[in-house]
Amino acid sequence: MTAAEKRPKKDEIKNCQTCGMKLENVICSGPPDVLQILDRAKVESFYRNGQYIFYSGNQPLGIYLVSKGLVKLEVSTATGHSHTLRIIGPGGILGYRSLFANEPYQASALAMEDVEICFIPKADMQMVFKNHPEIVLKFLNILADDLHQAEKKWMNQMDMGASERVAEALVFLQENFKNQEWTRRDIAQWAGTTPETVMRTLAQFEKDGLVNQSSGRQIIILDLDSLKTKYSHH
Amino acid sequence: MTAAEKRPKKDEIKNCQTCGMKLENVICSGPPDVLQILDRAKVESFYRNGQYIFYSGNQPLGIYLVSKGLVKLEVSTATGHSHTLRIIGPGGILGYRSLFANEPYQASALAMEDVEICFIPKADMQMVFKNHPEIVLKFLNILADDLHQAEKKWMNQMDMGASERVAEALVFLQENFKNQEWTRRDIAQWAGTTPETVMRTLAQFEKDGLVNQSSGRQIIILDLDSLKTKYSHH
DNA sequence: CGTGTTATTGAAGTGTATCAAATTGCGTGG
DNA sequence: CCACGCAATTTGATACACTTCAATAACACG
Repeated sequence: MTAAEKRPKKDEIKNCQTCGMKLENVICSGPPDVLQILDRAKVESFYRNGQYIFYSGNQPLGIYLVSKGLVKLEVSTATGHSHTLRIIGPGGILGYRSLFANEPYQASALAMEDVEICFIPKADMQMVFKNHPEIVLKFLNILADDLHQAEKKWMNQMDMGASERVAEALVFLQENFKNQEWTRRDIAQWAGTTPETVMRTLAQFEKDGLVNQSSGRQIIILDLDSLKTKYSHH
Repeated sequence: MTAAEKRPKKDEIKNCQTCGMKLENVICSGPPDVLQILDRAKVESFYRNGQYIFYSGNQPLGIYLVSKGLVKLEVSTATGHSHTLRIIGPGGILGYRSLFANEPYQASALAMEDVEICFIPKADMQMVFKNHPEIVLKFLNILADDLHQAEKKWMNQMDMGASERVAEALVFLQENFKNQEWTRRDIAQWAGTTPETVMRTLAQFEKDGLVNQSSGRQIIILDLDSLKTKYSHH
């Protein structure tokens, strides 16, 4: 079974009018003339779990619109570890930061499951931006929020112990990406710690009745409020 | 000597055409019609060392253009510690993130020395944005870069020991804000550690001939390259 | 039904925060 | 200009949370 076999037949290829993502993000919910540009310009791609969409150091050639699956933005450090910067799900947009900063990618994009993506070349995006200032403003909004998230994450790093970061990771991942299974390593990379520490922390949480991990790898949150209390100080 | 006495007399008040910051940032180097808006809208303010320009939680009412002095964006954590997110010097812009994200400030802005600032109300900025899409794109650029810095900082936090972060802080602060004196606490807040650890690290650096701190509080970097090597792995 | 990946548990080492106390340097007011 | 007082610096001792390494067990996958 190759990736090609998974591609829809020609008459099934989505266009932006009928695409399920039509209302999911600022690009795909754009006015007709934008969708027209996208329809002509878009390149649909498919990635299997574990494949890379782009690598740190590559030149950005456009932006990616995720329509199915989860994509992890990760950086790998000198010590060989890798950490997760952001996770993008269906409806999410990928690769805009480097494009706007006008520099090579600073992170690699890794498919966490089978992923469907529309690629829009840089030149076409620039045309969209030219015709629609309100879309540019929306990106300003997105970046401002990303920056907030990043700074909050750094601050939490300073302030919280590992167990609190794990609690935050559990809640964040659960609230943003429902019905997903996460490995201890996934959680560790998001929380900025090691799988072992995640493990021991989860055992403690289970003892405290906050979570339940008896059913295989699935982690079931029993007491969301208490978990939140662990890290939301005021 | 009050702050008022330091204000220039009426005929000395800068206008955007003659202001020294005219070429220093995207706003102040804008086309004539932008400067016209700014000249009518701007409110000059003066802050002494230690005073706050705005506090975390406040609603953003516009943006600030720093024309003199250094401003520190800081967050204070539940444990009472505070950490430095960004430092803005002359020519820098302040308060745009929260404005674009359409939310209260997430950090406080603290004058690290006597500071001169132009405030531009939100409505006037919106007019500028409306007339000049290229300025909006420039802000996109700035935010994309800020985000990169923030993510890099988080990554380093994970990956590097305290001494490496101190080395990075020294180089960063020295390269971006020349001829500034920094307290051990300033460095600690930037590097995400404590004044004591900064202290001991500096002592080690001095023993290794990387810096010299014999002249009072001033820290003189002797071997910039070796400092950089400490944290710039490949 | 093997094989590699993930999970789990244990033991050991260490870097760094924390607390405390002495010293220095600096600005302010007399 | 000096002296005072406060803030920043410096050094030491202690504690501990977390990483690291290692080894076994459980699981998923072809």
